[in-house]
Amino acid sequence: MAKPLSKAHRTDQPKESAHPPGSEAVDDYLKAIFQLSGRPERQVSSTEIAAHLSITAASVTNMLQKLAGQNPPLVAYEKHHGVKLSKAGKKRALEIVRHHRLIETFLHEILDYPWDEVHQEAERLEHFISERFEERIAAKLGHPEFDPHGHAIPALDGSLPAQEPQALSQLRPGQSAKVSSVSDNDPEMLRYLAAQGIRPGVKLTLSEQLPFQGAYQVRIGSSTKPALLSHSLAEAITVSKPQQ
Amino acid sequence: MAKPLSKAHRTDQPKESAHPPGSEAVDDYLKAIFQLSGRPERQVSSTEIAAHLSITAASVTNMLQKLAGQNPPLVAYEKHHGVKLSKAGKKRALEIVRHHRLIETFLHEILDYPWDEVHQEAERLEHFISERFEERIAAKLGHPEFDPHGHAIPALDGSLPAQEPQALSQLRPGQSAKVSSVSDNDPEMLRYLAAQGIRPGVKLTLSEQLPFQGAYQVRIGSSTKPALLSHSLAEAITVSKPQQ
DNA sequence: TTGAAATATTAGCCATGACTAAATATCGCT
DNA sequence: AGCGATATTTAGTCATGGCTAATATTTCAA
Repeated sequence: MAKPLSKAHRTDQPKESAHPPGSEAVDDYLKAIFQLSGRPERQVSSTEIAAHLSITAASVTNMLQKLAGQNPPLVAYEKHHGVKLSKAGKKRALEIVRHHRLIETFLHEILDYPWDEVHQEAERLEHFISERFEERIAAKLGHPEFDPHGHAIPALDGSLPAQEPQALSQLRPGQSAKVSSVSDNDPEMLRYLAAQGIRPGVKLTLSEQLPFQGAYQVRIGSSTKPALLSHSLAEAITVSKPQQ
Repeated sequence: MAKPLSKAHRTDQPKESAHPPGSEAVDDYLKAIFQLSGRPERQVSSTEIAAHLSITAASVTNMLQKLAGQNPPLVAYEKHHGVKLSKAGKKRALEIVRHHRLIETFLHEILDYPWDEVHQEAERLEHFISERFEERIAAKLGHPEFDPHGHAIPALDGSLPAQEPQALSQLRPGQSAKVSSVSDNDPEMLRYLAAQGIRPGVKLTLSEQLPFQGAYQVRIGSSTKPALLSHSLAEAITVSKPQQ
């Protein structure tokens, strides 16, 4: 008994690749490129991607060539000059980001995960949930627009609410703003921010910026004692000025 | 910048396999062997495993040798005479089964999946959820003992409630019994059973077995009109005789 | 403008886990 | 006991997606 053992009887295509090319790794690259290209969109270098994914630049080049060779191509790749996502690549990247942020919200809201733990779990699960699962948790959560860190969840069609949040580090002393989002990939930082009472929606005022970009002193909500934030912390927080 | 890029800085072990040996495929083999060895436990042949996983027997042999060569070994493998799970292999298999059945229950109870769709999704997710996730859904569900199809969920320590369910096909005409479980891997069958009102917990009576193992006529609960079940259907249902 | 440093690509290797084809072992039956 | 059918294993191949080392390109500063 060593027959073909067809698993999804197709009417005998010319070739059938057992390992479909679009898998977990591909998703990770597309998401990385999406997140690194920023807004307005710019080319992303192999080295950046390598650093982001903790792999070597050689591996990245290798993969970028495959992604560019797909039909349709997932990236526009110019040797030595980085990549941009193609239409198809962006679509897929947004699906993954949607998955990620819905899962984070779900873990926090339904399964009571602390907000510093949701990222890691979502990072793994985002590749494996079905459309069905996505639809079910979105419904269960009432089709949320933001995840627990304040990041916008792409809609099914890939659209994102227009937002112009700026980094907290851009504020000038005396200015007030509302916390829009906090970076989600460092659990320790999230615990620290939570302890300071800094989370999306909270209003704060930059009372003073210490010299040499050393630290930012902010007053949170109506509390009395101010918090001190390092520069990298202030870069990891986005704020929007309340109507004005 | 083509440095080591250590991701989990270890104090420089002699060798470091980038692809850890224990992955998705390994889980699938262990689970397959567990499910095929039955009770009382018996050796499982490569061919059986191959058929169960829809791969070739050669691939199975290949993998069994790897599993047997692990430290600790995950299976006891005797060339040409099949395999049995080792202690460690059984432990892992039970973890996966626990994941699978908890996920099925979760999908059904919390996300309102119809019971014929939970298996497929659980089959994928079981490999990727963390211990944390497992613990959270178990808590959310109140530490259930059975999944939606009536299969026992192994406890954290791997223990299973002692049960002696027999196949419905073993009943003799006139006997009554309570449905204990139904096989979960065929969605169409599950839809059929649901339509007949057959699900775990339901009491039924075998009114007649038609000649040549053609079909089983059963009366469900207190309803009037009986259902007809093919032999394979009657094999896919387990029942327990109510106290006696 | 030129050459060293930084960045990126190529070439070649490895493990995983599939596959096919060929060889071999076991079993069932006369 | 022995033969053929069936089951199993071996040997060799392939795609994926990592890696290192060597090479090539781009950039930047003198």
